[in-house]
Amino acid sequence: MEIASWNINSVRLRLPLLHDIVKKYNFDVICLQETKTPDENFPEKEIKELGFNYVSFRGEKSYNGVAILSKIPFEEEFFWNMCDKNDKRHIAVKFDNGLKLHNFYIPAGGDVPDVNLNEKFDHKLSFVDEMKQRFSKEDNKNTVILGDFNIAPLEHDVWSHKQLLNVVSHTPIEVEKLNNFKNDVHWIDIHRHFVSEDQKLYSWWSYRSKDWEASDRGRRLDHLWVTPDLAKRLKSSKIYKETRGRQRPSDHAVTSLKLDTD
DNA sequence: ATGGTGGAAGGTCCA
Repeated sequence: MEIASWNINSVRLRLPLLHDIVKKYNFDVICLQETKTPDENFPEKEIKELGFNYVSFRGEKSYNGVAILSKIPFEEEFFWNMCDKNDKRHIAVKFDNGLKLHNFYIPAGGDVPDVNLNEKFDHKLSFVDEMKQRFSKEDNKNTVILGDFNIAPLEHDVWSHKQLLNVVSHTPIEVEKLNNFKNDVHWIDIHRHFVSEDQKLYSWWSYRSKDWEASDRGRRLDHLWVTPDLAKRLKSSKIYKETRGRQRPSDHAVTSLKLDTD
């Protein structure tokens, strides 16, 4: 079972690219962030025609929005209203086989890494705190969480650790928050499960460069984590870098994990 | 210190 995560940056604009990618890679499930579309405009029919008969989505006009597209039936769908903002950054499903899947779009956090000067940064930190709080009440078995976390925690999750230490996405304060949450549940970071920490690994490259591939100033903002009981079922993880190089791409590559099914 | 680009909008905000 291959589960993918992709910040699509407008599901309506990139429907043809989504089509191409899911036909090429044949994911069983793909989770989207930044769909940027209210539910009444979500292209549900077109997505079902791609073979994803089970679709769950929450969107809003212009900003945010998350979706889970699945070929595998789920028995339950639900969402958390994170930070009480009603801003469509979380959606979850429980599959018939018991696997739980949570899709998150953590706030980017603005430019200034100071909660007193920048309320977006405050929101980001509160959001991660709330993730920790909410999962402390869950049973934390048979669970995958993934999405655009907007944090690159490790030195080699960014192109220059030194130059990004004060840049939102790699500052010590948000990294510590994320690690607190990660350690609390003993989440397994599946990209680093398969690729050692001394290797550079990115899932996002800015639009604001002449040649994203040549300059290669990337960051690993997208994450797929599993609870420890799933360790024995982990098969592989992928970052499909070529998806960043398509025509009219998202600034995020598609990422995925493969699990042995029972 | 700033701008660079892209998306949803049809202003500007957000990433």
